[in-house]
Amino acid sequence: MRPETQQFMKFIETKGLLFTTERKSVAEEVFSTHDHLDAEEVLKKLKSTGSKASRATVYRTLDLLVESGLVEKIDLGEGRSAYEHTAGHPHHDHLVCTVCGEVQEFEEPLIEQLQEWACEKAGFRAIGHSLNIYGWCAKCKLAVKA
Amino acid sequence: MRPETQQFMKFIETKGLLFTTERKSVAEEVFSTHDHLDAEEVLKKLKSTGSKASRATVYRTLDLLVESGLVEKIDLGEGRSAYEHTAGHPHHDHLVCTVCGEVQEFEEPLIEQLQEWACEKAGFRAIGHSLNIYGWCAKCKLAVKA
DNA sequence: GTTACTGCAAAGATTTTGCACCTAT
DNA sequence: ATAGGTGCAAAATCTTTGCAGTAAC
Repeated sequence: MRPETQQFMKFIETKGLLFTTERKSVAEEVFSTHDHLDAEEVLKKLKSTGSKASRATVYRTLDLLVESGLVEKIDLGEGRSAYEHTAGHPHHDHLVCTVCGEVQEFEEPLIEQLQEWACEKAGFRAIGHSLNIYGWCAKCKLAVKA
Repeated sequence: MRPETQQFMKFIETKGLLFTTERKSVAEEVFSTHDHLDAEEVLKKLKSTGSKASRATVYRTLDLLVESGLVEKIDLGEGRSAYEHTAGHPHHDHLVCTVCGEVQEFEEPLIEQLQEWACEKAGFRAIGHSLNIYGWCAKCKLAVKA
């Protein structure tokens, strides 16, 4: 069991909930990669590894993972959303390729700082944010030129 | 007819399409306010003013308005999206209140600049972006304290 | 033996689409 | 006539939920 899954187990038990086989498999699947997975991808991967967790359980467990703070749900626009684990991952934003769908990350601490100032000016208390830049990734840019 | 609607008419005609009554009413409705409207709100407002434009036509016309560049579609996260007209409106980002749903705008040119740099570094060609900050607006913050 | 969890399928919410009918040139 | 537009209802997507059965303590 991955260390992150252990942390999730602790979270679940502290909440007085049960750490079931299904919850464990969903967690292990999410923690197994740094890719951005959507719920349907998690479900598909689980099926392929023999887990019988249902769609409903996947969605419910992903919510719990987000609640635990170990996983972040990112809104990719156009109704797409994805999950990624946060362990050892500083906050970052996303470059979303509108051609191939690939999601890259980028970091810019100054942007974060400027956002805080903007909130202060507006009397707004931020809880989270989402910054996506849509366009052509380096690979797709080349593909078109060729 | 509002000047923005006239511009839209020009766009439609230049494309060799027809400027129909329905397209006109949708445009007038969108240009009638600076609020952020979602498709369903536009439809409701149209019904209340006696227009018989259908849901399908509203969606199709909103797409055309976006294509014309006179209206921007903004993704508010959680599957919500809204439309706002861009005329005389510099680019801005959004503060989305997760309590009352209100959407405020803010502007921060330096953030735009930093985004451009991030794209350059990644070899990414940006087409658009979306920055939402989620949290409590000033009004809802007070309401809780009270 | 409770209490909580799961799977299933139905229900929601939002947006798109196929098709027959209608409407401007 | 003919191309394009519209309304309707069905379909498509993604996610949530009610409920009966199942499993963990």
